[in-house]
Amino acid sequence: MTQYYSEHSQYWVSVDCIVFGFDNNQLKLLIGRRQMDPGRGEWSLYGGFVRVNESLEDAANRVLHDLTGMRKIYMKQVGAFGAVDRDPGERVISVAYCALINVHDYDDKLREQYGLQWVDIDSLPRLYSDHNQMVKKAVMLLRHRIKTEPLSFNLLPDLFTLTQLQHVYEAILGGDIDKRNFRKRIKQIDFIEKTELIDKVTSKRGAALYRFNRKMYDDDPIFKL
Amino acid sequence: MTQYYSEHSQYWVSVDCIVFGFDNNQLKLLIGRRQMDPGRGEWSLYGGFVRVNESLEDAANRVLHDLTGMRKIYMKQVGAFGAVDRDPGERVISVAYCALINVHDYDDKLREQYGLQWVDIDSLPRLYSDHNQMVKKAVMLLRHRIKTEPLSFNLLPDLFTLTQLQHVYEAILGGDIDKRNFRKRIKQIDFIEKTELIDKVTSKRGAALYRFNRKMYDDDPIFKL
DNA sequence: CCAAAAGTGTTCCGTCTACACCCATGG
DNA sequence: CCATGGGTGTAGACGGAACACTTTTGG
Repeated sequence: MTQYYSEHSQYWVSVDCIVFGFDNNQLKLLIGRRQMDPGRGEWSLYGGFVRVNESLEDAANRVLHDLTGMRKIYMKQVGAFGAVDRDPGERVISVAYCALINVHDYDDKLREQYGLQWVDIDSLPRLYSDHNQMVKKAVMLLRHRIKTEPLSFNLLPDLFTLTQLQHVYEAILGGDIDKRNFRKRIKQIDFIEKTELIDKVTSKRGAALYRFNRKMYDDDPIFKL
Repeated sequence: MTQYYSEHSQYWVSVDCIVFGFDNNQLKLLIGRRQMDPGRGEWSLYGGFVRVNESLEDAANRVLHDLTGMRKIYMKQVGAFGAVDRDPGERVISVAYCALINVHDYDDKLREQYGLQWVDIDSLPRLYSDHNQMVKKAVMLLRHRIKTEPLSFNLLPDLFTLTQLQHVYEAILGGDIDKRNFRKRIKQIDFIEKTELIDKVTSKRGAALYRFNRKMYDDDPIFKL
């Protein structure tokens, strides 16, 4: 076991999941009350320790799957956090992962079972340990990436209206976007396909439903909003 | 010691330093032959294990200081690497850090003492473990950041000519930049100050030396190349 | 019939790009 | 005197930003 590096110290390594959702035209974060010591009862990201046969990504995927029952969630590493006293109990090095899910694909029963809540990103409470820092970094990353990667679709249903899509960008980037300019740009992107379907839920007139064609994007993965 | 998390496994955690330099109009990477098992003799980044009283940043700074004798080196986390079998010897989770230094501030004796070499970024050999991946990610990060942060000055002496500065951008971004357009943009940036000094080394006519005014930048930290 | 959201083009302005010649000097 | 790198301006193309009215229909 300790054939090579035995003179060095070992540490616990955890993953923490920053799960973003979009609802009510707002960017939301999934947090819960911490169920173990130390810090029991504090608001916290959901995380878990890395197991022996798991990579960091595996661990993050496991935690996300446990929480949501969902697979193939969009996920990206935010970074490693390793201040000596970041965890009030022990020395733990944590790797933060950011995930984007569609709130309506997520079983609300499961959410309640874990005691989790969707909280508006602009009114986060103080979180356990350095989790606020992790979230801050994740939001900054998200703001950068959303301009050059087709991330927004992960936060929406398969079929969405252009107004919904615009609201995602407005929520993440902050500030209003001109409707005509936005739609003009979207029209030039051929992997955002208009369908024949019409959404009659959110408007009386009805709005065309669009779809993200991932195959088409993968063929020519260029995106600029 | 194991009051809270004792049922979970612990791992070695290391930092690996991706040290970039600029010389001969080329972006260079500092690598050496690995001096320990496993992998003895393979080309490798320089790294070290995280100690008990060190944060990840502390560890990276220590390793960099040991190598170069320099302090306050520009450094940024690249990410955590945690595939189960990434290290051929044991399970080690490594956090990669990218550093930018001025090659000519770096004592060549110290470099040789550690058996390190500057290698052109476009002709890297195969490196130990997942170090090539780390470098690839670091280069991508660098290419992005150099457009929005004043990083290039870390690779140059305090006083530099505009031609040198342009060569840094060309080396990192790949491809040629129009001299007149480049200089036009630089003139608009007030924290890049022209000095009265003239460099007569690289040209017969002599070129004006410029300086990065960090205070001025910090007052108004906006940068766009 | 009216409130509410969908849908649609044009003009203007600023930014980026392409491009070529003279200058100063050391050897 | 010539080879070498330093230094300078303009015109045209392009892309982003501002901007207001008509349409449809459920209630």
